[in-house]
Amino acid sequence: MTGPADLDTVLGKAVTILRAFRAEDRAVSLAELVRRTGLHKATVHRLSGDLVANRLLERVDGGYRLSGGLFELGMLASLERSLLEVAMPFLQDLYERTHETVHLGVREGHDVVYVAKIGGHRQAKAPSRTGGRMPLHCTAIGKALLAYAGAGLRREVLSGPLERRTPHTVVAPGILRRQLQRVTETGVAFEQEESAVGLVCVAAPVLGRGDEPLAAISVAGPSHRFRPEGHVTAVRAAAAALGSTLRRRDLLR
Amino acid sequence: MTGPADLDTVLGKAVTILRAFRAEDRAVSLAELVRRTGLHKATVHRLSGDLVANRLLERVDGGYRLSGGLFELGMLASLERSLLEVAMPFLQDLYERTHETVHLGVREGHDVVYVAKIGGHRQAKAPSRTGGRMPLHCTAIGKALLAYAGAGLRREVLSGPLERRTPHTVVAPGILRRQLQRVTETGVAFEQEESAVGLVCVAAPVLGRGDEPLAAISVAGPSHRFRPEGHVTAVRAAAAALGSTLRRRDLLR
DNA sequence: CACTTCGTCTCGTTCAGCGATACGCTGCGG
DNA sequence: CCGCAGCGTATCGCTGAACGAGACGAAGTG
Repeated sequence: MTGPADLDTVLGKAVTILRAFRAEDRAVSLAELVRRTGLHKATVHRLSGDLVANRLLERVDGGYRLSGGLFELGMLASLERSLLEVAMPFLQDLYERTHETVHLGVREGHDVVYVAKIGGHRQAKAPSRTGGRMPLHCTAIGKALLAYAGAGLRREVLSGPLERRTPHTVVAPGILRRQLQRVTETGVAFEQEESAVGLVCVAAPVLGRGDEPLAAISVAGPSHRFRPEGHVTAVRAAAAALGSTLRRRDLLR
Repeated sequence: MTGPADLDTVLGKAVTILRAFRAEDRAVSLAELVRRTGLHKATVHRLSGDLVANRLLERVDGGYRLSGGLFELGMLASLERSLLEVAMPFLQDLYERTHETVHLGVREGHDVVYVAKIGGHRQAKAPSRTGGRMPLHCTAIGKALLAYAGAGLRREVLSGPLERRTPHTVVAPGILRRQLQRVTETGVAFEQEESAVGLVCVAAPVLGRGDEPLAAISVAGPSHRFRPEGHVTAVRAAAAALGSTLRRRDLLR
């Protein structure tokens, strides 16, 4: 549920066009953009031209695609960037200890946004992407963030509809609440194929000075061989170390 | 030298405002944005409001900062994303073998744009940033890209002014040309404190099907202890492995 | 207190953006 | 071979969104 941009302004329409792109597509045709955005054909045509001129979009054979200029801009976003810079060494350590897919995520609304994802050749094929979103309630990172967040947010999420992603997604508020309770007791959150079939995960929150966790770190692997319990200590240690570093450097939300 | 956006359109001005942000600043005030962009105060004020409404900008105490929404958009940029996804395991391997800062970069104009930078706790403090730019002629990655690029580009760069970044930057076209020649013979490029004092580096090109290299990989470290010659084999192997994977999957420019 | 700097807001003008419409091209089915 | 549909592109008046000069209060500074 990404907020609806203001369609009465040029800027809003431009952003709408940009957001119409999805991770899976290489190039999107004009007609397809018209379909996805609901904007007038002539408008999309003209604005796309402007976006190309401003290096946010590129022309390719099949239509348009988001350009490297946008990538450059995005990597300037301050919070994500500073978090990533500080966190990277800790994520590397964690990867070396586990050799499984390591995630760093922050909360945005009722979603987790992945700020980093690192993995090796034998990594589980997870739906997560750096810069991608997943609902809080069905991921280990999300649960870690939720468990340590304010009661208000927790109530919001628990009372809202809990989208089912797989047969294992926890959609019963009561069960989820108990799981979250357990997270605060143990300091780690688990996910058992709740966001994607075949994927299990363990996460720990990165706590700052404020009430809300700054981020969360997770280790994920394929369910057929990966035992998340085995990595509890490593994840917790990584998150704690990152947290104390962030607190020392005073990088608050 | 980032291309000048069209200032006669709303979109151009908006992008100009976004590009006015630099990596080092947490928050930028309205007045500062006015100074940097040269736009009218009222215009910046209004457009900033629109940008906030569209989640590309955030209000913070000290003014504005680029928001997480922009980060999300940027990570959708197709070329960078697909390259990153395929490359990550190889970069991880390289990091584990060297435990030094590993870069992945692509060419854009006469610059290299870093698509990834991974490093541990003892990493050299380099000016490079994921999403950041450096001139081709003063970095190992840049030289690797340049040496294997078309003769036209090489001539362009060699004939243009070679910006001096440190006392060690190679600014003589003749010397640089000979270095590039050597790169094609050995398959690796070196940098000896040419982009930043205290930083040395070795890089290898990632070759695709086409004429131009798709990217380049480098390992960097602090000059006082890091011997780039010791990592020639590792870098070359990583770049070759990534190249053949990309060729197999047919991810062209 | 005088002066500057900053953020915000107003307002009349005007031109950039709007969308209906048209056109040429391509591919496809009849 | 023709007809049609879908696509990208171009045209063109109309209109309201964006423009920038300027006013204003708040806060800081000497």
